[in-house]
Amino acid sequence: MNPSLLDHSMHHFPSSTYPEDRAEHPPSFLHDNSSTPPSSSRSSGGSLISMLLQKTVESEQTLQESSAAYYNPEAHISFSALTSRRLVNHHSSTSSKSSSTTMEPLSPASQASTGASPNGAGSNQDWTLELGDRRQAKRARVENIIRGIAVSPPSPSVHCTHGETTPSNDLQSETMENKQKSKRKQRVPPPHQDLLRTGGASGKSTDEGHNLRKQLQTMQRILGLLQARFIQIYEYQTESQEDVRDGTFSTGVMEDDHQSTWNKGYPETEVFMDPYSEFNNGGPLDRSHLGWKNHKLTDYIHSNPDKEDKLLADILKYELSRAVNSSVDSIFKNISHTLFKPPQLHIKDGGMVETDDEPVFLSSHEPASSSTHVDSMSRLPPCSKSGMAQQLPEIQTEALSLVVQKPASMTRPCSLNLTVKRPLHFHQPSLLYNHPTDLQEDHQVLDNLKHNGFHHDTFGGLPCRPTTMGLPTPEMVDLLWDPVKVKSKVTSRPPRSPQVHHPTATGHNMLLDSLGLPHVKMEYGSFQSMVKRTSYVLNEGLTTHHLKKAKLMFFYTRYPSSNVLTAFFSDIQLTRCIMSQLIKWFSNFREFYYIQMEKFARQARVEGVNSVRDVAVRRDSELFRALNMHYNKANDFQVPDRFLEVAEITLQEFYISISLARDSDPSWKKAIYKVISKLDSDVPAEFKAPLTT
DNA sequence: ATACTTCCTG
DNA sequence: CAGGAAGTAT
Repeated sequence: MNPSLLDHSMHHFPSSTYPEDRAEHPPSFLHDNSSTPPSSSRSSGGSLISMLLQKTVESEQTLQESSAAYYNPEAHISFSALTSRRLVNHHSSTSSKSSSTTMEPLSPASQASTGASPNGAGSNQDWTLELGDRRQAKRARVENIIRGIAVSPPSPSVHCTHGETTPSNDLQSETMENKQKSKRKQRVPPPHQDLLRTGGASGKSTDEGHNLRKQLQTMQRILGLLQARFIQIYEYQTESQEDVRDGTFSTGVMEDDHQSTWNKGYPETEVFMDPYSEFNNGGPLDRSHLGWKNHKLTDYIHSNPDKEDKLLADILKYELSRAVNSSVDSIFKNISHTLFKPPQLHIKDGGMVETDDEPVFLSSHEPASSSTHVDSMSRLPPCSKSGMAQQLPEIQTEALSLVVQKPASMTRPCSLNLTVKRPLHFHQPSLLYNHPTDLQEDHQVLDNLKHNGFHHDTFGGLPCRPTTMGLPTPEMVDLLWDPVKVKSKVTSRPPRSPQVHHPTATGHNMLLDSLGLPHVKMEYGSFQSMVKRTSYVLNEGLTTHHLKKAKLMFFYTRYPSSNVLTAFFSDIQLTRCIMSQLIKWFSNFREFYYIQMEKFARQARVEGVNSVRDVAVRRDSELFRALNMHYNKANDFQVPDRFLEVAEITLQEFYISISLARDSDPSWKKAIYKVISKLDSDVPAEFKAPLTT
């Protein structure tokens, strides 16, 4: 041990003993603990298509066998038992950070599925019921189907009010679980949701979405129609046998209607715009209203009573798969043509790849004169921006402090801050499953359709919103199409941008980075306004802008006081929660900072650095690269020299402490923290510029 | 009691 | 990065 090390930091040798007797954790860099995320087992593998078909087949089976499938009490009990078990598992886990895997929701759709065939194989049931019993059973089945439909209203919102339900005893565990899910769901809305919901509303993409939505609504109608026909057939069969005996049954409808109905789409589906309410009453069916015209079918059924189920099943399968196929085709067509067009990259002469519109952050020492003009103008309230803003609605409406912007069209071939971009990183699997190059099974697309709009990072599935009748709800459809809208929105550029005279790059790609979106060529003002509308809100009003700003501020202050935070985040209402959030951010920044310091200090020792004088941090140091990558990912900010000094001091402190084996003391870092906390410097006033108007 | 911090986990 | 547990300081 080199005694000369001591005089550097002897004076802040820790005197306190940490009460907490934690076992010293090995340095985190020694073990790569990066990748053991519990693979969020999403909903039990059922794709939407298979759900649809399964539903169909089950309806079939339901008609054939068990009379109380949807409300089989045994099925409910087993479901409750299952959820109880899950709850126990969940609560027994100590750090109950609400693992989405243990709380995997059983949507009522899947519930119905499991309930419909609790034994898993209803197809081999015997068909040897007596005729009378069978008729009665059929009636009961139909009633149960109706009830099953009645409790699956199309609106998904009503299913989230678990708190108000009065759980029966055998459903208590289920209700408890639902409450938990609901509670967790109220938390932070994921940024993507807002993005997807409100992102881009250009007319073109709206049309695309509209078409697809229409198709899916059609599917919904078909299902309702087919359900209605099931009921019709059974009603007819049971009644006609009596009516025929009385001579009151009249068959008076044209034959070719059957053809037109079943082969040429579904013209009568308008009658069933709400296929559910039609049957919710459970009362006698209004046959004239239903416009039942399939007499050919009816005759066929009458003449071949044993084949009716098979025929109906075939019809159902055909219609459903046809509708699903067309929908899937449309999905692929639209998505592959819009969302996944390769981002526009420029291959530079030197082989460097650069996206357009690199943001440029000026160092605090440089006069950000070119940006002030824009900022001061864009900080004006929209209404005060007089004619120009009105004529150019896509003008930047949100100021980015320190960001100098420039329309994409004005990007010079060689920008000053040339940034070599990494290959595109896709952080949104739910958006990218659909990539045309890895076309997967159709059902995956629809799986994504199911998952897309929901908190896929929190719940990994449909938390409390059942898919009505196994079909996507209109909201889900919207959420799938919205990425397309975003894309078409960002590619549409106003013919002229007012900031053409600012010869620097724009700054939206960094936001795309943070959002994991592919880099698409985008007009700055368009994106800016989109940011506001889609609100990349991270938490409680804090946005990615704020996070970026906080990270840059970290280069100046590691321990910002509340006053500093208040002064520099004056553009948002600094509630207690937001302040805590900001403080938490800096805490996280510090955590990463100190981890890196310890890591590199130990590394220096391992590499044989003998004197603290040899411990230095320069801009070409690995340590600096790591830090810069973390706090200044786009490398568009000139890190102040002072930060290098502080980093060097920190590294030296760690080096000394480790060299003196102080790290055997559980609280050995406290002294270092104390030293570093005194090295804060003032944050430049430029950071006070509000991010938003 | 409250605010702030670190540590740990996901 | 967020959430939570737990410690510390006021």
